[in-house]
Amino acid sequence: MHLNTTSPMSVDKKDHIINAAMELFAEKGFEGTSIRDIAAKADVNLAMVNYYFGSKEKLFEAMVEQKATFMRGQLEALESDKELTELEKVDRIIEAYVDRFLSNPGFHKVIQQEMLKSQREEMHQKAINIFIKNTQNFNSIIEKGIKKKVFKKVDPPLVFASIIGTINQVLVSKKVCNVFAGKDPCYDPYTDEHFKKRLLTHIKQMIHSHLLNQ
Amino acid sequence: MHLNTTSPMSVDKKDHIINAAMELFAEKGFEGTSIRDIAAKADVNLAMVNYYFGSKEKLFEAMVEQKATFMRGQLEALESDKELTELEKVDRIIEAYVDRFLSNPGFHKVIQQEMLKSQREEMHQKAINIFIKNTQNFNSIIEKGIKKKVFKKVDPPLVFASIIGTINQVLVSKKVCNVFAGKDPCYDPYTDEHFKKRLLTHIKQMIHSHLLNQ
Amino acid sequence: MHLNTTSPMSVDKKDHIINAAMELFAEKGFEGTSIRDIAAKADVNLAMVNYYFGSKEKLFEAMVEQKATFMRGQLEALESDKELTELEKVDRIIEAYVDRFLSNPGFHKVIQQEMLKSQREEMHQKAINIFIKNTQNFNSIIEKGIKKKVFKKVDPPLVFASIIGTINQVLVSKKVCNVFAGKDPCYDPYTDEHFKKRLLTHIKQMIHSHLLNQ
Amino acid sequence: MHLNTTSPMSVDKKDHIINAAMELFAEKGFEGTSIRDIAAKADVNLAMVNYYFGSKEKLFEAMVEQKATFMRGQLEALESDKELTELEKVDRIIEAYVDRFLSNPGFHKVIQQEMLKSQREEMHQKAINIFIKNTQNFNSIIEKGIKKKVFKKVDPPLVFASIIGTINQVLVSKKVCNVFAGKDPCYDPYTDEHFKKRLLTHIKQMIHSHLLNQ
DNA sequence: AATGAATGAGGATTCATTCAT
DNA sequence: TATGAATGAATCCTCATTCAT
Repeated sequence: MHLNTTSPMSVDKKDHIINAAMELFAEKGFEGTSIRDIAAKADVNLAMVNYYFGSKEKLFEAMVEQKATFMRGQLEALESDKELTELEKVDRIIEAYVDRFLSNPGFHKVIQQEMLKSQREEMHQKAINIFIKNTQNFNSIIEKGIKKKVFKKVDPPLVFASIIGTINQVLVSKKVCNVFAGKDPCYDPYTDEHFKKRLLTHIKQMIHSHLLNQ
Repeated sequence: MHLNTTSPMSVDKKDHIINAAMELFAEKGFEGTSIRDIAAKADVNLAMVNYYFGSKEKLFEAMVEQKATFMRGQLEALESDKELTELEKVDRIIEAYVDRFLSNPGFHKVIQQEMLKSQREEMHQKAINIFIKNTQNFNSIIEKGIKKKVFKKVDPPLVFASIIGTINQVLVSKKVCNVFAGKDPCYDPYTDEHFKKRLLTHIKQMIHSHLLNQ
Repeated sequence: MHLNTTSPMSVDKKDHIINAAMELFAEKGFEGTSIRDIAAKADVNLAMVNYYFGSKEKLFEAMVEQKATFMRGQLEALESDKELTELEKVDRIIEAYVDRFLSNPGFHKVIQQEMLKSQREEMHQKAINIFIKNTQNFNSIIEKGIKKKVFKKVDPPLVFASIIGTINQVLVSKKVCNVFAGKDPCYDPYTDEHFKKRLLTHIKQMIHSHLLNQ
Repeated sequence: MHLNTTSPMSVDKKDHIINAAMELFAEKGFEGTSIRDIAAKADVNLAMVNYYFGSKEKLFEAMVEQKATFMRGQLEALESDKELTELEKVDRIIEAYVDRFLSNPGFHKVIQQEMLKSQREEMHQKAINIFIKNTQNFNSIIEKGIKKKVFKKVDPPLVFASIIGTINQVLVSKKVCNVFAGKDPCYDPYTDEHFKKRLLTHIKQMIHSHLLNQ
């Protein structure tokens, strides 16, 4: 009843709670975060969380729903684009992922954590399905390139795993990044354009050498 | 006092508990796993866990300690090996990581989860430090190769992130792997030599193209 | 202030809420029923219940008040009736109770439950008082009959207990009744005239044999 | 695991908790009683209740189990007894029920309350089944008497309802009983042998007049 | 060395109620 | 008059841990 109402007032507060939750989930994991923590961080009454979302699990799902909406559709559009070469499409994909992951490091850490577990089977499956679909889109681009002899005979799903895996590995720890970027440990590399550029360059160069003949 | 006693009997039991704990941590995360779960899975008395390890957190650390011991030293040995070329060293490293990660998927999932969080600061820091050290070892090999003009001017820490990230990405979900390996969802790809070969080939080819001129 | 306003609109809604509440109280008990349940069943806003009745407890009292009003006064009138013999009066009483209890099984289940408890002392006392008064009315009729040597020397309050107790026992469970009436378990025996007749006949015969000499 | 262990120590405490729970359930109903109340009354730690019984509902079931065990089997034995006449059997049954109900008024109040509701379907059904079985035992005795022309053609299940209903009605409220026994309101009539005798006499006389020709 | 019993703290959730509009 | 939003208190239950034996 009240759960789906999006009355003008509650929207802000819902978002507010979702953002607080996301940060805590990223930091402490789903079960490591208590509703008390969330309520405290969002500075709302403890009961509000259940009032708005029904349960901690539903709050999690609402968060995924909200954050995931941002990034839907872009990849599908790319695949069928006639203007771009396969290599250009791969570059666009890399750019899109780097951009998204670095812009929402908290969210992607949460998702990564949940994918590593096998609890919350429904969520897990949902995330897996999105991932599989994305991989398939990527695969078909790569296979087209291979058929056209523009690309070498590579292993498409593993190429995709390398792209996503590299970005995820970077997300694992600010601190590691900072060591190699020569910054102090509290610095946030994800919002640093220079760091983003560096990551993009690395992935593109690596994938290009891997895909292209000669 | 009793924590460090390693009477012949208790060693087996401790290992037994550690293994049960590791599986559950991998599956459900650290806070998602209760001592009750662990005691039940290991089929020991609930109080045994605290009796042997002192606390849940210390059990976690004991697990890390035990599992990490397996893989220490190998990389250090490699770096100073005079017999091998830089490329051979890189290959050995890739082989070592693929082997370890696929042999102990549970453990690496746990570690990955913990590195994504920033709770348990001590553990986190310890894991980060190991990772930094490994990266530095790798870096110095790559840099030597660059200096010798055997390797292109790449971004060493990110190359390392790509290797580890690719393997981690594969660990994320059996299910995703099985979709692309054409296996049924319950199949365990990590123990499949054919799958391991495929992963190795992909990483080596990708890293070779990236590192080598022409 | 607003509690006693009986504006034309609200009367229907109040009744509506009371009826919903009564059904739920009968089914799940007073504390087993939440205001949310009631509001949902009556299809009114959650806050309406407190708005109209002030509290859950006052709603309960309003329900008792409303339902009890139906059956007041009848017994008092009987006692002083000069036209009827004592036996006829007893029969009228039996008829009245059977009729009321079977017509309002929900209400009487609620009352019975509340009398069994000793919470809500005020309500409890009120119900007890009504019961005592009814018993006294009945007693004085029986005692008159005994004095006139029409009735045997029985134990009046226990005779009353047997009448009410028999009917209450029948209310306890539709299912038990249906087993012995040969009906299927979902059948509602309370609205079945045949069943009512059977119950009436049993009580009258039993009480007659008990009261009458020979 | 620990739930069914009946180690020497815990038995007393379990019984202690069960007794505390029974009194409170009788007084305030199942949902009206909190685990806090029970723990406080039994003077044990709050968590003990769940430790021993697993849940509030299971505690309830354990209570029923324990208390119901006392009175099993007696009625079955009666039915097949060749030494007794049907009337004697009926008398034994009446005596047995009066004795049990007055000895365990709390328990029978709880059961009565639960039978009036239709929550906790499993419990409800279990109670109903016991009741049906008892009624059937009683029926077959009455029917034998009718066949032998010792009893009039009565309605057996309703005769049983009158016996049980009368006793239950007496249980409803000490206070009502005391008004008619001329005692003060705090007096406990259930343990008063004189009161018990009076109740027994009433029921027997009433049932005898009802069953016997002439 | 090993464990059943016990516990205090905290978990998520639901409650009746109130309040601003 | 009527209601969506909000809340503090209380619910049951599970947790990691400790202790007596």
